[in-house]
Amino acid sequence: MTTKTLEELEAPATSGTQPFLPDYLLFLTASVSAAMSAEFHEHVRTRGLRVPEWRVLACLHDDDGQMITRLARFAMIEQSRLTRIIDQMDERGLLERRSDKADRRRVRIFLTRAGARLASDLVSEARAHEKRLIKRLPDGLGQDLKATVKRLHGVLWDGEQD
Amino acid sequence: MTTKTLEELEAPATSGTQPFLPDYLLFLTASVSAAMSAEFHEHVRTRGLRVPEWRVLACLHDDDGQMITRLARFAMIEQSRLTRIIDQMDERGLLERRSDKADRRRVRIFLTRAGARLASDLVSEARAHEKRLIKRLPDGLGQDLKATVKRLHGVLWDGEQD
DNA sequence: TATGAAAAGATGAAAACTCATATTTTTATT
DNA sequence: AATAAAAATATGAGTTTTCATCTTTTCATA
Repeated sequence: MTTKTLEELEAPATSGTQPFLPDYLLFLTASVSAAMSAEFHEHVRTRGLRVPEWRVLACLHDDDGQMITRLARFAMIEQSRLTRIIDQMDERGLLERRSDKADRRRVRIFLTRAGARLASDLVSEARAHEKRLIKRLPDGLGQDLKATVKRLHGVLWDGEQD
Repeated sequence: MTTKTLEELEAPATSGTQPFLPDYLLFLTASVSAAMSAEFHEHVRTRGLRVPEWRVLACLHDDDGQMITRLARFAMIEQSRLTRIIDQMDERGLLERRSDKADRRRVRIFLTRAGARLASDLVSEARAHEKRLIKRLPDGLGQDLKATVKRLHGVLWDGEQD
């Protein structure tokens, strides 16, 4: 630890111009995303899952039997990490691997009965939480945001395969 | 690796109801945030920084001399992790610690000259990138999103201290 | 003014993550 | 058909990240 103890009232080394972050789209979006998610992510941990595991369950809930690569893209998890997360969820009996007979490179992931139940529960809870969250926000802010990100998600995922 | 090779055309274990994720606010927001940021984050790595380090630089660019706790909240980095990231950035000569004379528990972080230069460069590049990004999107989608997340950021950060 | 609670940072140890690369299988080319 | 290139997944090893906890300092209050 090399902490200087100087006083040195220097000229405010800070941006003499306009602050950057309060007007920077990517920061605002990431920050809002994190802030909105914090509460439910906490709940997810309560349920004994980490966030990426919850994402995997949610993806499979919508579309069981996806291949790992696609799951990784959708759940925003790097492939080799997802492989290991799936190992663990497999050991826990939440899902299972089945190789794809049409293309034997592929491994398709299926929820077990227990995994499907947990996924359904959490999805219900997430829906309920979203309602509450939006209700807490002023005006139609929640709806506005949802409409906008829905359009954007469509746009940004165009040209994406499978 | 225990990959079953069964066929078993079971009933689609998948949600017989409506898909969840394409209508889930938190997922859509996180996904859009990640997709929009991917490109610039790649650039940041090109510049030899990891994303959290870039966030720290940007925060300090706007407000030099912040304490670690506040920096952590703003940059969305867990405190003990930030402590170590700051260790590294200190070693690299990008910033330095100075203890706060008024409250000696606090450590305030200041950009060095080199750090300030790098921060300024990246902020310029980020501004330019944002312009290009928004231009690429249909209509006023970018502006819409920005207006909305700006409001939300204000709302969600109310009651936040310092 | 003691004393206990709270706040700010730092740190050890375990778990998680990343990066590059290996393996297997499929696709495209000659 | 042989061969090279690409795609899907797995894995080793090194680095990060996390979680709980420790220390130091300040604050509240009896």
